[in-house]
Amino acid sequence: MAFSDLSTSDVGALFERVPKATLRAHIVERLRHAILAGDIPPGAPLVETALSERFDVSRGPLREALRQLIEEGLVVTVPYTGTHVAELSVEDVHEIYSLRTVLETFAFEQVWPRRDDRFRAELRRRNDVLIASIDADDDRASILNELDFHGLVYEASGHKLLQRAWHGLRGRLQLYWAAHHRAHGRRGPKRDSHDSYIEAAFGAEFDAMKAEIADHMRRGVETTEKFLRSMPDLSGKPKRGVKS
Amino acid sequence: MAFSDLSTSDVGALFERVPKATLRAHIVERLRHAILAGDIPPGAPLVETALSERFDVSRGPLREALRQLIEEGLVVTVPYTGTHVAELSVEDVHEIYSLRTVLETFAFEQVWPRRDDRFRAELRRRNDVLIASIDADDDRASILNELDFHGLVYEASGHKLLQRAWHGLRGRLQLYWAAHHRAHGRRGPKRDSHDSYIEAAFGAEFDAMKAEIADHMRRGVETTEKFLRSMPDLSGKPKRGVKS
DNA sequence: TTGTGCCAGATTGTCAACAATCGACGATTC
DNA sequence: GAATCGTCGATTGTTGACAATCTGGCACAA
Repeated sequence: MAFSDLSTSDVGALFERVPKATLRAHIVERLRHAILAGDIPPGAPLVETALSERFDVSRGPLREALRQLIEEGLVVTVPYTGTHVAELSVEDVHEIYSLRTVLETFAFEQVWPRRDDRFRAELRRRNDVLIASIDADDDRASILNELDFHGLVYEASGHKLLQRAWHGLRGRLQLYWAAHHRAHGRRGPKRDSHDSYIEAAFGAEFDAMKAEIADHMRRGVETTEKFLRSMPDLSGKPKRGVKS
Repeated sequence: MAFSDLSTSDVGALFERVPKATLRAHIVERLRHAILAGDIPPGAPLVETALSERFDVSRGPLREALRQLIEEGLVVTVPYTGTHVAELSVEDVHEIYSLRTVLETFAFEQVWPRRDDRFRAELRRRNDVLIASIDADDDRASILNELDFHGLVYEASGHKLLQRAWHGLRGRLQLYWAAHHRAHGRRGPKRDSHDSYIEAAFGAEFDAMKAEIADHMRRGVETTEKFLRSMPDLSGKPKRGVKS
């Protein structure tokens, strides 16, 4: 990028096919980030005119971006009435974690027979990165790093459909954690929360890994459930008449 | 619906909130049906102007409908270049079936402890419906009935996220079967293909059910693989310059 | 007071015109 | 003859204006 103006033709194109970004794609990213970072809380209205002004685009691309986020489950809409950021119920969280248990186990099942040392090393590395962000008290980074840690298994599985499914779950998880973070100030994953997880990954018994995944999810859903019950309304209602 | 014109106010609205359908929603349905029925084969170009004329809408709603189908995995697009119906590779089919094995097992795991007699009866009923359409030599109905049969487990699980995941898999499966049907004339699911499946569902051992699901999928991926290899190009290329 | 109907504002849905980009074809040059 | 460059048609991306619909509140009557 830094040397793209050295010549008329795009030098970068020599190395990789990179289609010019569309406004829509840009909006999807920015809007998704705004939602997942908690800038626009669950339940908050997403008025098209307001957003198109905020992002300085017309409503066309914006609406298409919204469609995409709707399909990702981050946004819900009612025809002719309104659009708002999705809210998470206790049942939703249960569903996320139960499905995640199944998918993550399956992902490990794909990786396991390969006894991939590079994978394990990277797992350790990402945990170190996570710990570093915890030590630095950077909650937002901690959330992303936690997700990246678990995301590795899905990447390593090489299973595109599985990765897609993880993407859907990941977004919803992030949605919840952002709310948690906003409410508590600190999300508070323990420094050692992945110790046994990694230990199992380096072990020889797949059943142990399987049990560890289930246990990790159980812990996750526990904290989550407690938090959600203590905070019946974490949404940004009312749905209408707010200028964002 | 039959009595909606008996009075000025919509009588149906008394019982259920039913927002007026939008053009976009209509297009999504029609386009999805056209693709899944094989009217527009995998790889065929989806030119916006042609489609907007065919469905008699402007490009706005049409594009939004396309976004949705893209997110469902039925359509792929390259910015400024073109859009076409997704194609299925052998790897894709493997991924579909492997993930489906996991999800369907999980779905059964949810239903199993309830020992739900209504569920089992319905399972039998849907199999009868499937057999009827096979006997009637109605291939298109057979495909839908086969999917409906398996869909019951996901519905019965009551797991919304799981149902969503099944929806994604279902579309891709249908995409393949439509191609299969178009190429072979007959898809040919056996009349008795679900006998052991149902037997296991009525049995007491969950492990037997689990094994049966895996076996069912193994048979599916086998047929599928053989077919795809025998037919390296089932797409409707070229991607550009065709009026559909 | 309670219920009912209507009205106005807000919001999303739809459209048609215009701009940006891409891919292929052919002219041109060495 | 091969490679390169420019041009042109096709296609998608973007915009602003207009239409359809919903929600909430207010006037009015029982």
